[in-house]
Amino acid sequence: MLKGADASVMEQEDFASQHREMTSWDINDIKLPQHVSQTDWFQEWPDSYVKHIYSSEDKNAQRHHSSWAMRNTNNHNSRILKKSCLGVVVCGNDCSTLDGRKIYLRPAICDKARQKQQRKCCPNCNGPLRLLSCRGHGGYPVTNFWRHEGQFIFFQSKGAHDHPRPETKLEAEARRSIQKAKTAFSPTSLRLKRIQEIE
DNA sequence: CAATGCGGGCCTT
DNA sequence: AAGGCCCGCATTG
Ligand SMILES: [Zn+2]
Ligand SMILES: [Zn+2]
Repeated sequence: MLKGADASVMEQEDFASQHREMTSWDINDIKLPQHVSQTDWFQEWPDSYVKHIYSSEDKNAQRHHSSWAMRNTNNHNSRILKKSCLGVVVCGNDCSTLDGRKIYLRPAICDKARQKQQRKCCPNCNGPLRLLSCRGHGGYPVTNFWRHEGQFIFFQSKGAHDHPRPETKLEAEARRSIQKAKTAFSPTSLRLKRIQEIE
């Protein structure tokens, strides 16, 4: 009887300490959990104030990926990588596709590429594009933090995105190649090719 | 070409 | 000191 009760208490304490090990840490702690019983599967859309512990083998974690458009930002701490959200690119006239969906483009991560992007037109209605910035963290963009420690990669996010999800990296890449193919076969482009062949 | 990371430097609180 | 951010440069794919 007593033995059973003790075991139950022990199990609960194990649970509690396990839970503490998994969640009671902050990215800024001097020491992070060393004995993690289980790592998380990569989270593509981390939102709100969440923390994850990934395996150092996880390719997505290694590359500090996110389907949110996150850009590197200088926090003067080489141990902890900080990224902040760029929001989402929307159509300036709020058009919808034929199947009733809104345009939520992925902001280019590179500053220069983003400036170019904002001069382009809506792929659906040809209207102007607008960058909807993220204000999910006290009026500032949501931030993500990454830290490699031993065989783990610790992730922590601060803030809740106050905007729609952008296209994923893959969707954005696909859109670009389609656009590229379109221009390559456009009448003007074909005409230019002819001219170059003659020369 | 663009994604990603680094770090000097500047600004405001 | 801390946080946000701009910018140029390097690496990677
Ligand atoms: Zn549009
Ligand atoms: Zn955001």
